[in-house]
Amino acid sequence: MSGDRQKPGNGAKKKAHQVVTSADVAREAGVSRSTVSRCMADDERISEATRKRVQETAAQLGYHVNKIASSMNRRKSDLIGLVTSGLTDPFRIEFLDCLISQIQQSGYRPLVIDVSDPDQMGISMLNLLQYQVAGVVVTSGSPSPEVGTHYLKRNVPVVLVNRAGRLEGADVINCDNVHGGELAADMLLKSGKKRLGFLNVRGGTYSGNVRGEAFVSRIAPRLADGEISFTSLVCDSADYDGGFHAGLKYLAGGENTPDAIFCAKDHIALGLMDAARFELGLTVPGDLAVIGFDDIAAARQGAYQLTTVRQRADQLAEMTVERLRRRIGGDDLGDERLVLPVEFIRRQTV
Amino acid sequence: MSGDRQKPGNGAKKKAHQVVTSADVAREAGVSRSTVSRCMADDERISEATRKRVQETAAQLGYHVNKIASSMNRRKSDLIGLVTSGLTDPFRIEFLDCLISQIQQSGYRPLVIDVSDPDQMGISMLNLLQYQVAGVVVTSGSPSPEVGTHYLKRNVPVVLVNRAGRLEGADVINCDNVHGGELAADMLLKSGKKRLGFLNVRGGTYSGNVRGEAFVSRIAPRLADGEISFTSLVCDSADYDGGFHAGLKYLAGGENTPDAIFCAKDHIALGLMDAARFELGLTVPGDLAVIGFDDIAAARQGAYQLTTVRQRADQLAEMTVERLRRRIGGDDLGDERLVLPVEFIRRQTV
DNA sequence: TTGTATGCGTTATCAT
DNA sequence: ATGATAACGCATACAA
Repeated sequence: MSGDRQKPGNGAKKKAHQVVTSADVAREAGVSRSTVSRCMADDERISEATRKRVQETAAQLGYHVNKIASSMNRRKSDLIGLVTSGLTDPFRIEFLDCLISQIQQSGYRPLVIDVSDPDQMGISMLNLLQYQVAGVVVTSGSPSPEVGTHYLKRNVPVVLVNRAGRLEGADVINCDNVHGGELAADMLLKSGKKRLGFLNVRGGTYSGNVRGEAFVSRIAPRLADGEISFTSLVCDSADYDGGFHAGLKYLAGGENTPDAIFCAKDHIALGLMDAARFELGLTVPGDLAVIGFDDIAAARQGAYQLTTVRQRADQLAEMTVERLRRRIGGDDLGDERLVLPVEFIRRQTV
Repeated sequence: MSGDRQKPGNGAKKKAHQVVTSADVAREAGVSRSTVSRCMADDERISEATRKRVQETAAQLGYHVNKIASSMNRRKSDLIGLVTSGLTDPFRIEFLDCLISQIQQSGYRPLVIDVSDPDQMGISMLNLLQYQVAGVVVTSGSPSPEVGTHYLKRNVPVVLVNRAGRLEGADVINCDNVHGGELAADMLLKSGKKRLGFLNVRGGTYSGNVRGEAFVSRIAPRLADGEISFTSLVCDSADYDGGFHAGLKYLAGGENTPDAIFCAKDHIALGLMDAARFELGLTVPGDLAVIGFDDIAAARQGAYQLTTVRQRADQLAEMTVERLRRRIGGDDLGDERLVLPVEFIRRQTV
């Protein structure tokens, strides 16, 4: 009845196996393993009756396809590597949240790799390859170009999100940092503030630098007129504490104290605001106007009501997964740079 | 020279393979695949010279062990399933952050499963089994008992974190919710506030309920004396917005308006505070004392300076991974309930 | 210390 | 529409 030939010579030998395999289902349902495989994959060309019977048998026996064995055979898993560095940056968390559910909904599984040490990034991406990942999303660090060849060789698509990215064969998705910087500039110019500043982490990040440069370019004419002044401000970390300490340092008073600061990202802006209000007794936007970037959840909260440039984490995730899926599906897309629109959100800090 | 027998009859046939396998390394280094396997695994009983030579050859050829094939052989992967629901709860994010790096440092990889629909949890945990995970950490939802048997049958250890959990064979780790609730109660009793409240999400969560019950038990004597009053308050979501709207609802004024509220978690407390201060013009702690639970990063920020009960995400993660590793290693631990100590952090909201 | 032989559970190919 | 068979790449028991 069972068509599969047993291993030669083991006749009735039958170990008390712990785990149910397709062979068990096949035997029980009176079909071949091939048929079981097809039924579990909802293959078109299987008869309705057989499929139903096999699937019922499978359920009864508690059979689940072994993805590892499946991946081995297909030389590709349904894992998607997610390269990130810690879960501390609010916007990245929101993005990852969207990304994870999108990936799941597409039938894939996220395999997270934390690269707190950027230098480690190359190794980590190579590690990912060990798992036969179907694709990789990089949300932190910049992979060395040589890593790219390893991925290209295996046709493993890579998407870089919000970074410079110079990886051949990979998609690079950014929000419109330039336009965002310009929007912030326009707002502050219109506000009547005179001593403008741009606050970013020391050394800068790719996104932050682009935003800052666009901001400066936009205010350049008025700067030349001498109508306003501009200062470049730096903090030691790209987070709340960084912004907080920068606030203490730059807002302590004096002639050139800025009265309007564009922050590279919301999280920094929140720290800055708190230092200004709670430590230095300044009013916002009275004494100090603040503009952020990202529109993270906290920016909307009553305590902050931060005016900011919104980039949509959900759209970013959607585009990421869409590109990935198309490439996994075999679409031969060239290297592309995709830009997502941003939106100015005026609240109460300017 | 090469000891491995080739497939019969394929002689010199050699396809232009894309991917480097142990056979390639073996051929190049003049050893067997077994030796390559042993060298890559740093097997003790391989000669120093051979290992060095093989590893160099491997590096040269760009060979990396195929974890999928390896997992297939060992019938166990080095993946650890992380069951969570979204990345919106700040404390859970901090916990996951610690957990992910701990898992990585232990040589495992986190496979994230998002179960936004709690009913889906059983299916998702079963899915995890398809990947031959070495272990599972559940940070959200409560798995149905029947799922447990599937895991037990395969000797896949499960750790439940901060939940009720009634899964046979699994570890359950909680912070000391009872003591935390008592600490909050003691503080509020000492503060001289008279109209106490406990704010939790409608329906409650396991942790929240325990905290609230401990809180009430502790204030019970004084309640009996009639010295103070107590109200149970509910919000619609266990987050900032939930706390915010609860604030608008319960603090609008009137005879019985609470003057001290213990919140089931920090995130709720933040929303409550903002509603009180920015929407209702109340002072904290003057008009309203607030105590949270968790000590998330935002609680330390200048805007809040929340008095709270701290549970340490890093310790929680450490213990989780340690238990998991021991069970994976074969230690036959019974069902255990582990409790992590909490600490009262007095800041400025009471 | 190293090599040989085998099987892990699945799917793709070819056959019927 | 379904069955037989051959890989997939590795690790391990057993030999030597």
